[in-house]
Amino acid sequence: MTDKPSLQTVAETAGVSIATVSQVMRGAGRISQATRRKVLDAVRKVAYVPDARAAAMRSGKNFEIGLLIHKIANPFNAEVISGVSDMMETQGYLVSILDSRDEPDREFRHIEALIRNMRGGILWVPTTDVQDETYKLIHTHRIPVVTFLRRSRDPMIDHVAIENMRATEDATNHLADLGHRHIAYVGGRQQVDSRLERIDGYKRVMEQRKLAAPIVIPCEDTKAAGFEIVQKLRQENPEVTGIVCNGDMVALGALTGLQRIGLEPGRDMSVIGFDDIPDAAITTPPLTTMAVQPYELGRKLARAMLDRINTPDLPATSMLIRAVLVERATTGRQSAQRPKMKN
Amino acid sequence: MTDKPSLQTVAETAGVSIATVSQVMRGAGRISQATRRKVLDAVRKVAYVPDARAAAMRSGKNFEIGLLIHKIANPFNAEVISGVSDMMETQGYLVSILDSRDEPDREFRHIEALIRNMRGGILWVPTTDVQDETYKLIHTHRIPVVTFLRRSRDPMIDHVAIENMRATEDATNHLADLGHRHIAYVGGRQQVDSRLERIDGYKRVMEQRKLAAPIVIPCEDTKAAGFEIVQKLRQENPEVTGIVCNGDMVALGALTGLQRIGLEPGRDMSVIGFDDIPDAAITTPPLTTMAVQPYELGRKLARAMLDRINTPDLPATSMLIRAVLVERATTGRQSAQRPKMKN
DNA sequence: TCAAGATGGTATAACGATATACCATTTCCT
DNA sequence: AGGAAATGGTATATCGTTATACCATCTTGA
Repeated sequence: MTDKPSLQTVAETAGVSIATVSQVMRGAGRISQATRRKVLDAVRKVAYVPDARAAAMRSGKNFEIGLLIHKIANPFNAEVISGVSDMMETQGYLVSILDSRDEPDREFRHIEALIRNMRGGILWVPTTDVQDETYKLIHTHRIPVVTFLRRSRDPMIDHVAIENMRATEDATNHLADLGHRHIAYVGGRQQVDSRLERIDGYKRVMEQRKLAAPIVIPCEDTKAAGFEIVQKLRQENPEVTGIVCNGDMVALGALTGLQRIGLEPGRDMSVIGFDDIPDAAITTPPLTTMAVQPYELGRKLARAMLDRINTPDLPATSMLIRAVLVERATTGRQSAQRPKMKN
Repeated sequence: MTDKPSLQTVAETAGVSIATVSQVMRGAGRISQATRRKVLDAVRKVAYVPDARAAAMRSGKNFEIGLLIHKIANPFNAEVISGVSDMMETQGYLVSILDSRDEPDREFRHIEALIRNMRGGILWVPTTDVQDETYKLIHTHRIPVVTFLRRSRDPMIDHVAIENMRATEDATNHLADLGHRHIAYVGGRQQVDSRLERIDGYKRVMEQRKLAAPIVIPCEDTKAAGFEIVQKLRQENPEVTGIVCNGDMVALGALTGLQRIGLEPGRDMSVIGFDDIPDAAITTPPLTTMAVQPYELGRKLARAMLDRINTPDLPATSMLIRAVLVERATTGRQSAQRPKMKN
């Protein structure tokens, strides 16, 4: 019927000024109960919904943030996003999610779009090869940014990360406690720094507890890679009885690989994963893994963004999330006799 | 250092008027090459990025849309989203994705937020129980809406759908052609209408070809659910040799479930999925499924939204997407002897 | 009684763009 | 030569809010 209602419309039907309506909507200023009521009635009558854009423009305050991640379909990531959204929603924020698909130039375009469209902040998982222009954009526009999962090259940017080293220490200790001495580390792409941290944790325990010399084998983060690697490992290092994996996908592949050569995971060979993806609980046998609560990570991430928005001058901080051991069936006591091939 | 650059800033450093800068940015009006150059230099110098918000406010044109879906982590949905984003990006739009998690009141809050924040349109998968208020909101604000995958109660809303019934007819016929007579339908949440349509197709073939009485089992659309359901099904209906699934996730879970109880998918039990998610091709064995090219669906969806935005007075339309049978290894001829447990 | 303070409300200038109208010049055509 | 049209640019109102300043009245208190 009519035009989209604005403060103007409400003011006219309530018989007051625009300023009054604005004050009622915001609960600001001094307005009597009587007029407040009149205004509220008018608001309902014309079905008024404020234009957040105009408000943001004038007030400089902005209740929209963007979240740019490399893969929204990843179940772990989806949980993180849930945590972020829930927390931000309690503060009246709208979170819009974008997917970079790990492509640096899509990432650039998305960040630019978020800046053009005046987001109040950006939650960001950088690709492995961020373009310089992307950093320039962020820097010249002084937009609040918090990275997570992957660290950016810029040390001035807040970061929320998984406590990788501690997690692999716990994982390695768990295997050592079960009597394993020959433990290998498998998986991860070469130069991703989360992997480097994890390897540090593994090596540290191997040294501290005077176990065998570390064996580290990188590979893609897929089941197929885990499947192959574990068979090769078995041939080349038959003394190994425990494997710490860089991620659950590799671990799951390793399980299949072991079964293929007649070894029983948890009895003949202990395998421990990382992430605790939903699949980990329903494989045969179910996977022991280092679980990081992604939902909680998301909430803390949101908190970090809110802090950054509210006090922009704070020095850059880095927040750590603990991973906890979930013991299922793929780790077990090292048996006295050497595991041997079934035939 | 300085404030965020605006048209004002650029105009000053270029020594021209604000209007001129605006025209250069938009490629509108008549501006000489010389001044155009001056302006562009100034733009670069002060690192100017236009405020899309302000532009949208004044011009009434809006290059942001929202996409509200029940589960962003679902790989099929993620592909749809990719298609939408790519197509919209070519037209200069920013797509912000929200997840309703199939909760009607979260859905309401998200739609309200999208309206407050002045999205130019909403792509929407309705929950199974949309609140009346949600419709009222959409209706009074006349915001362009296109639903997909699930149909809304409002017949005036554009819709892009998969040709569900035809797809499950094809799927069921495929199994029947292979000699199966006892075929069950597994998966999907109770009252989702896409599922109802699919069940119609399944039942229709079961009747027409005088096969066994239909068996329909609903469940969540996850691997975990498929994993459990199939084992239960096996116990309660041991005569069943073929399963039509409501989605690939359930089918994949079913595959694992079958293997867990010693059955070989494609030999002892035929399973056919729906969606053709990327994982379907690389499982062991690879999944036979009804492929619906989600990326293409996304592109068509975006097209529909663009049409609606550009010509708002067109009557509501409904677009159908065909699903095609992709035969891989999880369906096979029904063997003479009854499948039996391995022990 | 009357200055000082509450109380309740309005007028108006921003925010950063776009669109319209308009004003000088220059070029063209006959 | 001189009016018409093209060229290149600017001034200004506007979008829907918020924030500031300000203006009436009405209470107080001494």
